[in-house]
Amino acid sequence: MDYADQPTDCCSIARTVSITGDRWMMLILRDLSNGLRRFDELIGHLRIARDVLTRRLAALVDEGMVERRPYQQLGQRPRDEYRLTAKGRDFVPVLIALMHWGDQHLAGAAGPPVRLRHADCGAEIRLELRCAAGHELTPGRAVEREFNAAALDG
Amino acid sequence: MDYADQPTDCCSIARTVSITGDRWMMLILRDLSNGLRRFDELIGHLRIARDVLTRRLAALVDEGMVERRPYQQLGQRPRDEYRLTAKGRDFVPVLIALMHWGDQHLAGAAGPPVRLRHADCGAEIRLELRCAAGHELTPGRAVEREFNAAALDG
DNA sequence: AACCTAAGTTTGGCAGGCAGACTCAGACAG
DNA sequence: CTGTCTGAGTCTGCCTGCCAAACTTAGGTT
Repeated sequence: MDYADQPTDCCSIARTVSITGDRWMMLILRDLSNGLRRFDELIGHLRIARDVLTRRLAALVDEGMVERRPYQQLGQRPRDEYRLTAKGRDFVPVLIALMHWGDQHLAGAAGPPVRLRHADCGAEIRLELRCAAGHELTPGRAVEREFNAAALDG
Repeated sequence: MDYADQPTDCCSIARTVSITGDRWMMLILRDLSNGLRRFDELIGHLRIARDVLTRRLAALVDEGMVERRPYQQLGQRPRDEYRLTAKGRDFVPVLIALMHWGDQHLAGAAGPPVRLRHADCGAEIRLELRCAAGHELTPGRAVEREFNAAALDG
């Protein structure tokens, strides 16, 4: 079966992108994964239009990547905050992959703006492409695609 | 330094997203990394509007992720085709990360539509988050951020 | 010379982004 | 209990960008 004959939108990349493939979605997920939780925190940090944030958060909640939960600050009425669910946290590797690419190709002479370290040992974190047998691979080379006909419809 | 005080758009994720963070960009890069090369192949597979594809390809060429190179088919005039550069191939881990997330969270009962295998040994390929000392980590936990003040301006 | 094809470019309508103004609900001050 | 403050939206009008379809271009074939 040839790649060109397959429908564009039944691959996992297309499906994922149809939910999160938006300039803002990635940044919202980044901010949530960095601990921001409240509507106005996100507004302030992202400089996103309020109605757009409303729609995006609703979509994320719909998807089950984010949950609204009530919280109450002293002397304030109860409000909702937004937190990543497990499904949302599973998205973090995508963000790390994006960050890696930016670090490699867009960082200036001063180096990358943020580095990730393993809290336990302090060593820098990277994303590795590895096969189940343990061989590390460089992207693009030595990768074979196997199509699952049963999952290709719709 | 607090995360909320940092400018949104000087992190590597934001920089990367400002180039590729578009529904189409990801799909175009996916298709190029799967071996499609010609304008009309992409049009046919992606069902993207022609003017939009023209703009996106121009942006990718501008960025140095894609290069145009002439080719000639028998009995046809010379044309250009589009190929990923090394910078573009380095983006593949992002696509794999997106695919993984889709496989985990959006695949139906039939399982993921495509599986990647290591051509040399046939074992399935995965993306691992690992620190330089070799510890594997689960996303979100045990990750520390270190900010590089010198690279944070602009 | 007429025609074909791949690769764009142009066009006009429609959806969605954007900033800023407005609304709403509860807490607190006077 | 009236007025004000704050966080979290909703509303409005403009403007950009997406989209499909029609048109253009350049070189090769008949």
